[in-house]
Amino acid sequence: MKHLKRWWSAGGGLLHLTVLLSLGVLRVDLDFYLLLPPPTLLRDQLLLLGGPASSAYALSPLPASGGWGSAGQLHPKGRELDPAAPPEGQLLREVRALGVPFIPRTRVDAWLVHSVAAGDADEAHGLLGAAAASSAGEAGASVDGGGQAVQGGGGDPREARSGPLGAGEEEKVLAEPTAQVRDTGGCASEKNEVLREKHEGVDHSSQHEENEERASAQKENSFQQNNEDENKIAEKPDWEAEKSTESRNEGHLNGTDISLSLEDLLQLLSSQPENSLEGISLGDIPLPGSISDGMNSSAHHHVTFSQAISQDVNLHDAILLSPNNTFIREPVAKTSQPQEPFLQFHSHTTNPGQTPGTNLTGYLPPVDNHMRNLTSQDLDLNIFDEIDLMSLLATENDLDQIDISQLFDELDSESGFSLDSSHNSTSVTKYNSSPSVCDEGATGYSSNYDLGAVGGYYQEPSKLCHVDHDSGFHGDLTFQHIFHNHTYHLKPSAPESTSEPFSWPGKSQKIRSRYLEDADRNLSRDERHAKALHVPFSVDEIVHMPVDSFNSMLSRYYLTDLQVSLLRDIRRRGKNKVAAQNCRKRKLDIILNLEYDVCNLQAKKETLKRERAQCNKAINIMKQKLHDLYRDVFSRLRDDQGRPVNPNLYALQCSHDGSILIIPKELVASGHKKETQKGKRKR
DNA sequence: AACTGCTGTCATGGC
DNA sequence: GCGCCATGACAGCAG
Repeated sequence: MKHLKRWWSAGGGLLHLTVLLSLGVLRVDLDFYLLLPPPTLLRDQLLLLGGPASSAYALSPLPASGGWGSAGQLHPKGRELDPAAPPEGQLLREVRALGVPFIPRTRVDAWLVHSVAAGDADEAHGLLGAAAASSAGEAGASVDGGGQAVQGGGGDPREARSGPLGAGEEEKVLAEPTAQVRDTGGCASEKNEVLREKHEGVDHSSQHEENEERASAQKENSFQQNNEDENKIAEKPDWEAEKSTESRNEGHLNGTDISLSLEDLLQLLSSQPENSLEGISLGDIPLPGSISDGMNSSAHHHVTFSQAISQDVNLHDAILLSPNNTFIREPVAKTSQPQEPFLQFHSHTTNPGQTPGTNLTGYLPPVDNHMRNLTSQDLDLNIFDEIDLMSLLATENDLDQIDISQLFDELDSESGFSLDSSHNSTSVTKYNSSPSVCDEGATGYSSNYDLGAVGGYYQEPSKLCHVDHDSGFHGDLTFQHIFHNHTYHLKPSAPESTSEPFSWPGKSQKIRSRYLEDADRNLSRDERHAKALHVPFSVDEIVHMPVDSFNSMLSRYYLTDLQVSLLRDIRRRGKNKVAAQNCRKRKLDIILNLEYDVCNLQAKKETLKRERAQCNKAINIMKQKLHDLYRDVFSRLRDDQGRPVNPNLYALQCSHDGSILIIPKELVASGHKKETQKGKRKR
């Protein structure tokens, strides 16, 4: 329990939002104080607190070197001040004039967490008390012009809250926080006392703010880096900063040695009567905490645990909008989070009839948390969303029903309708026949139309047909089946789904009839005939079964002549059909091959033509060369008198020994005649 | 309406 | 003689 108190005090010291909300004037988010916001957020919050009613609060002067952000200061009304002004310039003066409590909470947060994490709760306690005392004292210095330090800062938070501290003692407090707790945490000013009686919760919060201020001032140096990080966070978007702070808080919680479970805390809170938290914080908790501290501590966890709900995220905006509805912290307004949700959200915290634990939504299960944090608008929206969802689901259900109906239609239609309705329903597993089977005109056991066992799908006879084409036709089994039920359904595994799977409602009936018409239309002539004559075999069976089995079937069945003739015709036509298909296929293949051959031959012909042309060209060239050579030789020849030889009268002739003779053409001609005659004689 | 392609069927012949 | 197969011819259908 002590641990719990310390934890409450330490964690709650960071928070004061509930008190502010109880006033109904300043609407500050719980989460805002719980997190580690950037200095700009603190500044904003300070400005918010600087509203009309803030002057009635206990004052918490700004530290000499407070954790202000160096960015441009904001006017309480949201006006941008001169960025060149010193950080503690005009704004601080205005704040002081308004008596606004300033809480460098980020440092407090960090310090508290650090202290608790290090197991030095006492230190945190003392620092809190010192901070409260110093804050109160400085408040007194600011408003009342000075006062005594609060005695026993860790004892009575209310005293520490309002206890004035001399301005000159502030630095001392900062230097020796633990000692200053006892020294400075003392009496409060009368004004603050009156204010405390008037707004007790606010006083607690103010005290807490003072505590935080002092603590932050105490840990200023040690958390300089931390503050810089916070400044970085302030420069980030809000969601990013919150993310960072959230992670920090989570880390803080993880760093603490708090063994209290959430359930225990909830039980503790719920067990307390109305406003019993004040009793806890004021009486039982030895640490300089307050009611709001405890509540805020819960809110701290609320932030930590419920930020995942995302409702708290945008509450910052609502908070900043709430005081005068004139200040907007975020440069980018989040319109998705109106102001009313904020009010709704905090309304339960101000409800006197509500237990303190009710606002500890962070300890509730996420769903409940979410619901609790939902505003009326959110609830309305959620309700509408739910209604829409329900309607959507209903629509989907309708669609599903339609789809299912259609599916049943298709399945049932695909399964076919037997002329006999006494099928068993185990054939549903055979519904996997594809419509292409019907398109093929083939029918079978698993065919689309189980019309008296007419039709089939011969692609997988071993599966779909009981006829074993290799070993013969199992007519006995077929007969047994037929004779037993007096039907021609021979396939127990066939889609014997003629029995209605369900009643056909209006549209489905039409669909079914239309599908049946299409099915009949897709039947071949033989199939229709077989169906009409109740032939107990499928066309595929009849066609493809071995002739011996077929003859055996004809002999064993008690078939009429018409049926036998039909079976033979079916078989003949079926085989002829297949033969015609093969023939056409072959013919087509032959045609294609012939075309291919023609193409090849044409290509070859073209090649030969080209070669012939080349050869002729070469021959002509050679002839021309020979002619030129001949002319050249004769141009150089001379007779005995030195005259040129006439090429028209003489010709050159090569002898067998390689010598070349000049012979008159007459002799050459006679010689050719003699050779030809010799050749003819030899032949 | 004619044309074309596909398919089923018949007739015929060969094996 | 029967069955199967191949093939030409014809008709119906669809594009």
